[in-house]
Amino acid sequence: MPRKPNFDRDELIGRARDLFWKSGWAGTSLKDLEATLQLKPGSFYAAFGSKDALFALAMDKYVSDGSERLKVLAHTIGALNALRRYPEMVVENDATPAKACMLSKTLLELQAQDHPLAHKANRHLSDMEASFAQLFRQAQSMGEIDAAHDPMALARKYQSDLIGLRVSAERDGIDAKAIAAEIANGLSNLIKLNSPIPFSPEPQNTVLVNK
Amino acid sequence: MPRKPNFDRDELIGRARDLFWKSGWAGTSLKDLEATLQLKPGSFYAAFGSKDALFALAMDKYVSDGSERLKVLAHTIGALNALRRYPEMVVENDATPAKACMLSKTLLELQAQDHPLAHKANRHLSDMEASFAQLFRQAQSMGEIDAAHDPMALARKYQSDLIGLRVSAERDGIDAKAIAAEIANGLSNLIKLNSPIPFSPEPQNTVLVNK
DNA sequence: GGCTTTCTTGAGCGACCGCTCAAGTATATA
DNA sequence: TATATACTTGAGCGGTCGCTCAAGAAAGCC
Repeated sequence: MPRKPNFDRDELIGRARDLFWKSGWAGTSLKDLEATLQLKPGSFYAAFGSKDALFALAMDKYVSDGSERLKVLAHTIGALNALRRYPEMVVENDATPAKACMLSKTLLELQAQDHPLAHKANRHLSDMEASFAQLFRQAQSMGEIDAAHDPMALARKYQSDLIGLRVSAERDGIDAKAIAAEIANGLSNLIKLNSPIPFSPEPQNTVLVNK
Repeated sequence: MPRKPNFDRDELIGRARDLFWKSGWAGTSLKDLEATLQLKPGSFYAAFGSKDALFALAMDKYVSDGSERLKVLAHTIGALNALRRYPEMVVENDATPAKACMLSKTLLELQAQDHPLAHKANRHLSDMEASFAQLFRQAQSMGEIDAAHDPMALARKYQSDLIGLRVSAERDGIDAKAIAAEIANGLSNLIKLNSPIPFSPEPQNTVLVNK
């Protein structure tokens, strides 16, 4: 039995993930991939089958690596602290190919074409949301968050905030850390239940309008 | 002096905006545009110069139409109410080509290539942020929002929330209205200044953990 | 070393990309 | 009606796209 491939498949998937993450699906050509992975077309197709197949592998790696990091973080500093730290970490990390989430980017780029990769991104986003919900549940069982909150609703809003943060962080000259801090701060307010304030004029409004 | 063009230029830009908004920059081919605008290549290039030039016009129209709508809304129901209604309106409107913001989509797709259209999207996003800040200032001068808040910071977070909402709204099976309602509800809490709650255990936590 | 089996190589396929331009057509002026 | 001046048309340009495949190179088995 002869020759083994002279590359580390998983490492190549990682490099492909970074390229796809940064440049998107249409923005990454086979030529780009061949250059980054140091593979000629023949080897590329023998190893991965197609551009889309590699993109799918790259997205899977993106999610599994990310989930692992979040899990470790939660185990280290606790569920609520992990949820608070995570947005700041994402924004502060300059080593990532992009600030925005690869799943969001893929969803926005390919959703209109009903592309299978968009559906895959969709499913991954739901999985992430479920992980967040699990962390909120943990935080509740630790008494860090009021049990009256619906963990699914918290997770839904948290993920939406995170997506907004990460898209905003792509912009030039925006203070993404400030947004991340506000998200983290918002979580602190969940310690005691915040009942929605009814929209009705109060005495202080009159005072404020005269300021 | 002979023939005038037999099309309404501004109406064509509107149709192009819808197509670009939905399908993105790379996802929209000249063939698609020719079919939608009912223009042969020659007429297309005579009228608009290039795909990128039309995309730029489309983005301008996207922003000016959107800003106008927000301005009218604020004039009708007041600054704070406009800020609260806007997210819900965006999500509820089924007539739009996409839920996500065209500026966000363009930014995410083209930022990595340093494409001029990405910079343009960036500038437009800053302009929108400034409009939001102006509305927050109005709401403050009306006494609807505590004057101690920084309107720029409010606008930054509001825009980030809005972007997150609109990306989330692209997903299948997500309850975007619930997120929109939470954003609106969050604005109600600005009526009186919310001082950040220090992170320290409180008596009720112990109670909650035993539930 | 001979043989088998796999990996590697790169020329190049058909399709589509954004775009050009010369020829044809319609309209306003004289 | 004759002419000038746009606008309209569509074949097709050079380039890039994702991808194929036949030929060559390298490594494990006898």
